[in-house]
Amino acid sequence: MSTRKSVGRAPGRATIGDVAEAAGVSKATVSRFLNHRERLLSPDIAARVEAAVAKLQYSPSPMAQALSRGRSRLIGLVVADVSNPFSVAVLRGAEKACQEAGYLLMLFNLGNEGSREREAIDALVRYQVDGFILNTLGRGASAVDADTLHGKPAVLVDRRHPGMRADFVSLDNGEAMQTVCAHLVAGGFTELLYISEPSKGVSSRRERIAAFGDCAKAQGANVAAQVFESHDDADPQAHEELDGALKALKRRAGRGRRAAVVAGNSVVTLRVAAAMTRLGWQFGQELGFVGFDDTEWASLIGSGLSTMAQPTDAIGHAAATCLIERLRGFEGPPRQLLLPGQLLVRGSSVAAKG
Amino acid sequence: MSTRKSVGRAPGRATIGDVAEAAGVSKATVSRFLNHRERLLSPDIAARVEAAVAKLQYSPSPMAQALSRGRSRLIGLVVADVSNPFSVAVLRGAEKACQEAGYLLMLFNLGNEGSREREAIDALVRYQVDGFILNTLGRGASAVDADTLHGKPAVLVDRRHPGMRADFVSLDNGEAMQTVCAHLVAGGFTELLYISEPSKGVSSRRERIAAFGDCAKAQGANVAAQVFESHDDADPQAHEELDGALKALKRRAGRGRRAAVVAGNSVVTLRVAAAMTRLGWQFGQELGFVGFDDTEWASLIGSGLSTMAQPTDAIGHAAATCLIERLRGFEGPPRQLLLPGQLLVRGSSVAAKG
DNA sequence: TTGTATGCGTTATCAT
DNA sequence: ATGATAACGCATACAA
Repeated sequence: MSTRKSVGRAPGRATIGDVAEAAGVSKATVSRFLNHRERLLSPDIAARVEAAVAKLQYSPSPMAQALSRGRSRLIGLVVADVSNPFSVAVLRGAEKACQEAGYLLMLFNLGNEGSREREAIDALVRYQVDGFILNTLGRGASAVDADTLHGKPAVLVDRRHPGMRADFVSLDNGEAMQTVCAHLVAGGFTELLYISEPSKGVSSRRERIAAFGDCAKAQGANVAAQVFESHDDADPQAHEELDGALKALKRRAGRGRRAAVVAGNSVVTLRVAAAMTRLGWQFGQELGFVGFDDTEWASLIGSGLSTMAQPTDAIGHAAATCLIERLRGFEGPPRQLLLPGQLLVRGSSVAAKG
Repeated sequence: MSTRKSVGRAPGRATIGDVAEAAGVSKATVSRFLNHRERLLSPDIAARVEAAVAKLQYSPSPMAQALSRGRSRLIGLVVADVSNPFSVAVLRGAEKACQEAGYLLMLFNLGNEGSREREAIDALVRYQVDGFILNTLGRGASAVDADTLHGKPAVLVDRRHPGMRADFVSLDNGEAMQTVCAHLVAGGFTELLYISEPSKGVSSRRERIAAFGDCAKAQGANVAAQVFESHDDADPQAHEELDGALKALKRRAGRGRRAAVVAGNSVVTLRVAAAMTRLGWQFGQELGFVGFDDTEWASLIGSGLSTMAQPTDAIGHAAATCLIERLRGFEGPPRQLLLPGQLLVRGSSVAAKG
């Protein structure tokens, strides 16, 4: 019968007007039935509306709602690099929490081009996202300041943005590093090398480097700790330098002192593992090893790579939850959620020295 | 001065009305300047509008545009499992192509719950996405039929949906499998075992299994091929069964005949690698190995895992491009893009038999 | 070439 | 308790 009035545009989906017509009431009534269910509804009218909604399979258009209400139930997720397993894992947790709360995720990948950070935010702002989950560099000129966000709440994941008032969710880097170092030292590894990606400006990298230094210091004069910043494979000398650092580390071992490397994340772990292959060395033999970020393949390399597993799902979930709380009206000072990691001991940090 | 008229809602961003006012023209003129730049514009008015746009940093609200036009410049991406590296890799390529074309991605992860496929599509449809990129099971009751899509175009990635008229982008499974088998046979591996995830209904798995059979057959009676379907770790007997299959395979080797396993994707590769560790075997020794999907860690397992690398970036890019062409009005029958894989030979398929 | 008026699907403010 | 009606920000058919 009643073919849709609005012939021009969106085909198919029923509108609130259709429901109103079918129920013999006004659009306002339908809207109220949907939104303010609790008060103001006469039983029979409610029933009629409900029937019409069911019959027409009506569900409101979020776009129109967004336009009218000012909020979209959309969350912008911008990620420095989707290729990074950590980011994906977080993404996964966040997306789940969002789904549960009825939010949808708009994804923007920076592909490690930090310069596009503002571009990403702007695009997302245009789409009226209600808030942001940011896992970006957060450094340099392109770093997002509070007002690029146009007042929308944001939660930072893993990487702080200097001076931005926002919730922050991350691994408890200090505690985690302490666990790692204590484990290594307890295993007789006293010559330690921490290998990180270039730290410039990335808070989590800086924090781990600092924590590494503190831990070593706390262990007393007996342990010697150094830091090496490993570069991209784009850098032609990256391999040489890394191999060199590893060789130097091995030289420090001897007369009862064992040497181990601590990798700052799974990307570094990969590079170190490749270097070990180049050198023909085995983890747990020439050098001990513990790496941040657990991966599915960690147990398959040699006798297994010990890792400090980040609670990635929890981090993602917490981030989304944090943000959604804000969206629901929670006010209050920026919060910090530092989640504990879990040390997974495998062969690389226990095997006897060769 | 002129504080925004619309006090109630969205704070901050300038609207087309503001620009019109600032330029001393009507909203329609501004709209035309923005959309139909080519025709209908008097030089001085255009200049004034342009100035006003620049001054107010105006950029149109995609939500409002979507409401008015019926299209949103949004693309819905639904993925069976973001944890799957293949999916992420595709996602990455797709997101890039979308960004380049000015589209944004709305992400929905199924977390391997195929039952939520419709739910995902529905949510996305509500948000007026212009089209879909689907990398889902595409099987069973929840499988998406053409009209769940409400007429929106879709492109299927890696997995076909039976009976759905849609573009399809995937690895050329037949060719790839042929390459793999030929390589193995050339290396003297004549006892072949193909290990797949449970094939039920997933087209890519079925295709590869079929292709494997065909290849073996084409090689003549000299090569013996079998297929094993490996189950989730959720299945308590999964390990035993897999280990058993591997042992049986090894038994087939001997008197000059070498045995090799072909893994259907990186998930299977992981399982097989774990099994090898359990059995204390080495790839390239007891058994040869080639796995579909290249991973960053493939070169680090033992003497390196040979892999059939999928052109994931290209697949994602092609999928998005395909879809965007449709959105730009391209009509025509469903297309099929079968992209070639690349065999990466490492130790697992060349080392001498132990 | 430009302006006016209307519609897109909702919500919300006012009456009633 | 319910119904007109005006936003929301934009595009467009129609007038001028």
